Amino acid sequence: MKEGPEEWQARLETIAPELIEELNTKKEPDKGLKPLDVKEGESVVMRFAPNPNGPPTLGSTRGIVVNSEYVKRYGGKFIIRFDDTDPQTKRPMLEAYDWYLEDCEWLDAKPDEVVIASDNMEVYYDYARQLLEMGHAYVCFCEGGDFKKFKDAKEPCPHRDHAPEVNLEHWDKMLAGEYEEKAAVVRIKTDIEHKDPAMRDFGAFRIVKTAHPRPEVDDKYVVWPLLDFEGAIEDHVLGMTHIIRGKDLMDSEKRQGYIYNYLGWEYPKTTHWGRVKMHEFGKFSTSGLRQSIEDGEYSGWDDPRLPTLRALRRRGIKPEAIRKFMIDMGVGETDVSLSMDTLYAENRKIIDTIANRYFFVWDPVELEVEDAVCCTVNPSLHPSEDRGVRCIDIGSKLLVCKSDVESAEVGDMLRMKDLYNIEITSVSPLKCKCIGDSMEDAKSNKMRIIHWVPEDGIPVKVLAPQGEFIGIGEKQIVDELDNVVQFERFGFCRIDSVDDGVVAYFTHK
RNA sequence: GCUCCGAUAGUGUAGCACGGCCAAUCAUACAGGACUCUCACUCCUGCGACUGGGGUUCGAAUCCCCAUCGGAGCACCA
Repeated sequence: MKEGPEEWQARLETIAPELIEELNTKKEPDKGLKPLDVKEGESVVMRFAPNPNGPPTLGSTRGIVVNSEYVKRYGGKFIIRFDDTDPQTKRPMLEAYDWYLEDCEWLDAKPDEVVIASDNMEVYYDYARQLLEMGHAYVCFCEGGDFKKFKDAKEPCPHRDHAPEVNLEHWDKMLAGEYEEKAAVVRIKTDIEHKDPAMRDFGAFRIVKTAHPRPEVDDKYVVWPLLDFEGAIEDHVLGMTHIIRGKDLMDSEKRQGYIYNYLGWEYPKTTHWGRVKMHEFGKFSTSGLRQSIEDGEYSGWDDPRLPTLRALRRRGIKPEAIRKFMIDMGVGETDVSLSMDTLYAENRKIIDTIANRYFFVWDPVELEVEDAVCCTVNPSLHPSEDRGVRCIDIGSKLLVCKSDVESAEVGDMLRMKDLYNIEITSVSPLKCKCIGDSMEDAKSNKMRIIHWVPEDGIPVKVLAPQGEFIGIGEKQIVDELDNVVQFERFGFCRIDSVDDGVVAYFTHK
């Protein structure tokens, strides 16, 4: 005989009435970051580990924000560690070390500790020696392709069974620079028959004879650790409790697990997130960007078209907006592809109340006002916040946006915002007459409200991701250097310089 | 080729560990409307999703299997 929910409920009432209430309580949905698996009283240690081979971008930001946010919530230590152990292929950029630190601070994620992997080479060498002594690692002389064949066939390569003493001898020769690049590599023994080929005897050190860009390191070392080794050692030495990183490094945990087992260490708790892509920015690689900048395609790493933090900062995006954006996204393993609009919406909420309003006329055209009276108007700096007024002197000519008047006909009436109403008297040349300043008239005649600027305004250039806008703005804009303002009917901008005319970076609509 | 992940509205996201509270959350986008001397802000309203197929069960977004699609690893990159 089949039972339905009603029977169940009835039966529950007789067996355990105290559970009925629980059955009907609504669960509250969580927002943002999930709680971390933290032991009672444990303080967390987390890190963000970039390779400083370019400036931080929106992609790197997830690592900065999420890790630092967890540390803020649980108390503990946030470490930035520069994984700069590749002087060749992903060669670090000297300036980028500082850029990361600057941007972290800007994002309110100042690290408690800064670690540079290339400072700790001796530590890696020590553990390498230990593993070689224990017989858990070996120096392999196979050519890349040959090793792959062995590996794919689940067969050990001829060097795998060398005695520790032999391996140590080879290791010392490696360190002494006696082998050429690619001639020898240190591998960690895992399980050569592991069903996942990615797990079989992975590389830990290789020879690179290119000098490191950091002057304090330079050509001091020719044997460099690979990420899985360097990261494994550092994470333990630094006492990491939790690791959150991209899912491209998912296999790292399994590989590094061998090292941790051999050394008797406990692996930190790990979480992964998927790839983040922004709709507006296609695929971009740090090296590709670098090339484009050198070619002059972009003005620099803070070109408004780029997704670097420096560019977003210059455009007036607030760090709080970026933090919220990243935190609300959570840490799913799905690859996400999201739109800048979401970030802009977050930012707009913050800047709308703080940005003063000004007129900026793009594609300006002259509009002569017949019988104009010279006067001064004082529009508010902000529509709802009480922050005082602007001061604009008017003569007989105004400048307005071409798009606002190009289809105008004689007899059309327009409201000049905060000024007066006009009626077009001539189209070519464009002339009008003032027909009073009554707002009621403007409303009853359903006049379009447009903005304007006096003819002696200041030249303004707006640099936006979609291109440049040239026009004229109110003189008073020069008081707003470094502030985010709103050019009415145009969008928000950060005033970048006021030296020779105004240069503004477009924030968003 | 082998291996490992993942899949909820246009875009993100909550719910999945422990199956009924889900006629599925929130945000953003979009559409309509209100307000407004900005195309901004604010406020209402609407829109819109459990990848597909089997199975288990009284009951499946949730558990199991298969398929499809997407991502990743098997580097002397990080």
